[in-house]
Amino acid sequence: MTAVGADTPRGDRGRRALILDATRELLVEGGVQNLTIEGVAARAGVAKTTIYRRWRSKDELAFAVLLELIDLLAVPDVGNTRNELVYLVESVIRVLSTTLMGAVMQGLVSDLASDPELQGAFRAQVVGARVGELRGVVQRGIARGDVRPDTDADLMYELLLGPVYFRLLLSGGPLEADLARQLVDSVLPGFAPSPTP
Amino acid sequence: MTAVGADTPRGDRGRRALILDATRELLVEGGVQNLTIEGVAARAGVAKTTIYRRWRSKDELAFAVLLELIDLLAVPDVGNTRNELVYLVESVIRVLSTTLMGAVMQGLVSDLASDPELQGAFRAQVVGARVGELRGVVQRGIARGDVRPDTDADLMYELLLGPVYFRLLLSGGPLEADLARQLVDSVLPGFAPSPTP
Amino acid sequence: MTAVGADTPRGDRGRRALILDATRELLVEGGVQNLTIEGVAARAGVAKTTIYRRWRSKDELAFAVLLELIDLLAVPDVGNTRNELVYLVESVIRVLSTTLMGAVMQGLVSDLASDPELQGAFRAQVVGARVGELRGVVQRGIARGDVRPDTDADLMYELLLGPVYFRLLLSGGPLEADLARQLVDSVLPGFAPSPTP
Amino acid sequence: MTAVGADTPRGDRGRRALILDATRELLVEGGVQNLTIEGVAARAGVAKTTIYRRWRSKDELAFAVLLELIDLLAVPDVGNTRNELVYLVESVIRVLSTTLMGAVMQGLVSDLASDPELQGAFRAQVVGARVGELRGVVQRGIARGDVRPDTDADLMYELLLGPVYFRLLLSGGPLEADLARQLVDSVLPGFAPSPTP
DNA sequence: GACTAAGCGAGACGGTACGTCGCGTCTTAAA
DNA sequence: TTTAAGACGCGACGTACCGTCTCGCTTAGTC
Repeated sequence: MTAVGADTPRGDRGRRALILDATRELLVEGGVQNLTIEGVAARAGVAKTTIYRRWRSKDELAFAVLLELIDLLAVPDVGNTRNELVYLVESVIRVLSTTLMGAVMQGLVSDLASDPELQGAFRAQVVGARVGELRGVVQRGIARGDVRPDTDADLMYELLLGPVYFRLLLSGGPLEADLARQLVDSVLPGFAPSPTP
Repeated sequence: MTAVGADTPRGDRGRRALILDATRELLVEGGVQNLTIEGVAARAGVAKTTIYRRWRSKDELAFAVLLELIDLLAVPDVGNTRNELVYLVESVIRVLSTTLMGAVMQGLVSDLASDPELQGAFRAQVVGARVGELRGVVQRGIARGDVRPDTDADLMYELLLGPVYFRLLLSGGPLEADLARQLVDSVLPGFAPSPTP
Repeated sequence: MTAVGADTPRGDRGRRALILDATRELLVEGGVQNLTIEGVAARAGVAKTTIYRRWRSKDELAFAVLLELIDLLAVPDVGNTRNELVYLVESVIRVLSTTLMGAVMQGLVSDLASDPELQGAFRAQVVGARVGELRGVVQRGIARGDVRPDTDADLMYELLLGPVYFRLLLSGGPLEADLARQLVDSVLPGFAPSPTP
Repeated sequence: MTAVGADTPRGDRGRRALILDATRELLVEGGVQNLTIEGVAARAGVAKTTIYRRWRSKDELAFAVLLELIDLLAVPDVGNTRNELVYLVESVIRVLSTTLMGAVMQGLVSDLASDPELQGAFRAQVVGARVGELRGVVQRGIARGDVRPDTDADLMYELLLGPVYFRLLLSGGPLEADLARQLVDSVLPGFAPSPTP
């Protein structure tokens, strides 16, 4: 079942990857809902204890898989704030709707609220990266005069992606490409510089 | 299956309420996470089967409690679209942060995605009511000339409340009263009539 | 579902028969093991209470069916004690192996021990009838000089049928026709008159 | 499945004994009828799963207790076939009427018929041992000229013990010591050598 | 012919036990 | 020392029937 001889090339790295691979497979097959430590152990050909030694819960395990999915996109400077924002939101929508990430988020979200540590990690590693990127866009927009100087990037982030997550997690509404444009066009005016005469 | 309204002469309504009360108590004490059918049965002094006869899962049970929490607020016409929107968003924030609803939402959200029936009920009964209310506000706004006539109330709803749910469910950000004002002020300009001269 | 108008020809008799028929069918399908009052009620198109009104347990119900199966055979006087005994034993074997009776006995036997009332009924109505018949055969045998005058018919009954029930209930040994002959031939010498010269 | 003999280093034997002890106690208190896996688990201070891991049903569990009760008596050669047979039958009667075995048999018998595996075990381990013993007695009897050479030990076994089980299971008749003598005296003549002139 | 009371179907109910699942802990033996 | 293997106590699951208990609705039988 396990590839003897090859399953411990670096001993640790190999075993860790083995487990994450099995987790990913099982996530694809049944979602976080049906993910079990026992299942991962069986699939990975690993003892349960080996998993517990590294992750405290199946949530952490799923979160570890999730972290590997985030492609730290850099929004290119195209000289146009609106387009850059659309690009950013589209990227998030794409990842959520075409990779495991959407499904994992759905399964994990209930545990986020009850596990501060997990929530902290989410905020730091998922939200943080994207807000950082957005901050860059905003900065460039301010420089260009497209965006008001006192713009709160965190708030803008929530306005742009709150609706996306709302659809993903709550309403089940469609995560289509055009949504990015709609959101940006509705939100951007709120952060436009006042038309100083 | 049974004639609703007729099969509830007495004793039924009472039993139903008994169970929901117990559920509510246990939700307060431990959240959806720690809610168990056995626990509810014990607390309500009722057999497990009696619960299973009415609700198919603890999610449905928790959702039933949640439904009772929605106060179908009517946003009063104060002659000012901005204030009306703030009022609406504030109401939602208040319910989420001061009643069980926030905690129940956190616990249920992961199951929404995997239970289409539950999600449908959520969309119809929770989102539906609020969007309906918002639609009224928008209509009045259009009449007043505060809001663009082609405004998509659903989108506006997502923009106003997406960020609220984002904080509640994902980032753990504060659900403070002032948030409503910030959101409305950022969103409203996107729906303002073009200043056609 | 029930034949309206026809299901209460005599009101009581009809309903009683209905229930016993359903019981018999279910006994055929699944044995006493899988017999349930709920199943009988459903099959008979009758409320559970109607059954409980007449029989206190599913054992009594099964026993009622069993009683209907006993054909009160009369062993004919063929002028030959051995043949008469073989006939009697063969009859019992036939009933046990070709009708429901065997299966019902297997299912009921464990409850006999714990339900004195049921055991009394069994002893009186099943054993009693057969021992009575045997007593007649023995009497004729004594008259003919084939059987010792002090013969204990009860003991002979146990010797002849104990092995049959042993196979039916315990060892699962075959209940074949020839068994009757073997048993009689082994038992009869023990009750033969002493060859007083 | 696991290597027998190796998976019982310590702690296993102990746990097994713990469960069987609890089972025995509960059998004494309420018979097979009232034996429940949950009850055994509670009494033994053991999880239900631990029981299910070793026995598939409460019948197997009760049977395991029963097996421990069989004292593999060896019938001594007293130079007298009749006395040896009486000794053998008396032993069985004694075990059935003075130990748990009788009650357990009563409770188990209905399940024997519907569980071929259990019945096989019964035939092999309970009947088998006794028939083996009987076979020895018969052999000695043949050597002595007390018993016909073509004697079928299995049939003799059924004749001698069928009536005993008949009383235990069906008629509730008394299992007294004298019964052994009566049975042997009635059965033995049927297996006596023909009085060759 | 109307009225009562019994019997009935339907099925909800509290309850017991079932057999299963997966948890997270722990022990053992091999590497 | 780390591992796989897997037994274990535990808590909850959702189900099956139990025997009891209202409920109206028939349906005789009596006045």
